[in-house]
Amino acid sequence: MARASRAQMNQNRLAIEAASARLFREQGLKGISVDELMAAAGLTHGGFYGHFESKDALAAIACANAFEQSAARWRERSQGRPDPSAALKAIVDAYLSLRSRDDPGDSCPATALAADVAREPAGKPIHETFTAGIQALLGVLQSLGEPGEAGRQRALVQLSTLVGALLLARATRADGISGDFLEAAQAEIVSPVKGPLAEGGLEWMEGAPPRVRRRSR
Amino acid sequence: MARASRAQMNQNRLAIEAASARLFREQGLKGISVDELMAAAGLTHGGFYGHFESKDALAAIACANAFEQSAARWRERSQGRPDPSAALKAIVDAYLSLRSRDDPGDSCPATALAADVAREPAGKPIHETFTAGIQALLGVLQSLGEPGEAGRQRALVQLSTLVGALLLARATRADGISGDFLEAAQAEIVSPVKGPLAEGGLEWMEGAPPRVRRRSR
DNA sequence: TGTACATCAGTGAACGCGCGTTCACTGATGTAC
DNA sequence: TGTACATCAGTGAACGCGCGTTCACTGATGTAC
Repeated sequence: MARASRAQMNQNRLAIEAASARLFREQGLKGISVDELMAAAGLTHGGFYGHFESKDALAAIACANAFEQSAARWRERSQGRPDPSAALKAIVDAYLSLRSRDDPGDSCPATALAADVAREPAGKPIHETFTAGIQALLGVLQSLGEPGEAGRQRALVQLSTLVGALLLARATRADGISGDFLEAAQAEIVSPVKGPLAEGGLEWMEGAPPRVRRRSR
Repeated sequence: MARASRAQMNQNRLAIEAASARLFREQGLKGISVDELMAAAGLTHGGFYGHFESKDALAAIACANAFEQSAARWRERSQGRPDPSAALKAIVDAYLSLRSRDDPGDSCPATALAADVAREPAGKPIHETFTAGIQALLGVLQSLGEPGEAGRQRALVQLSTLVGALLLARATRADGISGDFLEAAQAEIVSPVKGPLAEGGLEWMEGAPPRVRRRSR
């Protein structure tokens, strides 16, 4: 095989990006090699540097692509729902599903890559794309909640709970408690619970369905 | 240097365990080498296998030690508090502090190791110690909440939120949003919020201080 | 449209390096007498 | 208590292997005429 056509080259680059978006999430930034990424795209390792400046640069691109895909899915899921509450439920149900737990390569990069990104030295290109991706997901959550600072804080907590529950469910997959993390977080985000006698509170937005109150404290 | 005394050998083993408990959390299971771990304990790499069966076996031990230390700290912090609510606040304040965010090597292994553990192949020894550690932390949280299944679910959500917020704060450290994750999660766990007009709900346990309600929905 | 040829995408060997693990060796420790 | 010696904790070289990156080379692609 010698020189590929421009169309083929473009297709190859996209194949490398697609493979890396999946494999970095599955195996971690340090868990997959350039050689394996290229092989997953049907190529040999030597051609890598014709497409990307470095493995770090590809990691940043893969991270951005994964976040774009995730945010787009969130928006898709929330479209056509009767109200923001149903939209939030659709997102959360998918996020905290067994399917999501067991397929990190096709799931949220916030959960899959956060620990790796946290350990990357300052200045690595992935930091910017990761933070931008987080902002994008927060934006979707915020658009489904009340406006203003209160809505922003709620979104920050919701994303924290989503990420923590999915991550802990993955890390305890051999144990029954794994599913408990998913279920508890799902119930909490979809129907936040304050106390057994907190009967209501006004719904801040019309069309929001009644929520079940189930917890005390 | 030739043969060390038994006391010295024991001290060396403890030094390796202490260094690994810190360095695995800081750098990840794949981010630190046997050579580096031994050097951190003041030894050379060759003697490693006189102390441990494999790097994986040490990782499991280090994980267990880190969880024991964390759970003990949670119990210490909660002791001598006027009520469970104040105890929970003490734990959460420390957990979601900037100090905790910036010193993963001395912080919670649930957050520091979850992603690594999730990627370890089934059957690796760290899975058992990780899950046991999670159960221990949940036990402490549960002891500070209402009894029964409701209390267990609350603890699962609290731990998810703690882990998610700390992890996201670390992964976005270069950005201002990092501290926002810590603050939002702290406020939520210490004073869970349901709606603007949910004026109360009975405190399920006497001595719990009034909580500020700040959010609508 | 056909032809000659410069371009360059992809290949595979090679670079220096670090990994987890093994092992022959050293010499102070611990013990049998 | 003193001595002779077997034990074994730690050392450092070495094992085979994989890493990210570089580079001379190949030959189909794309283009100038």
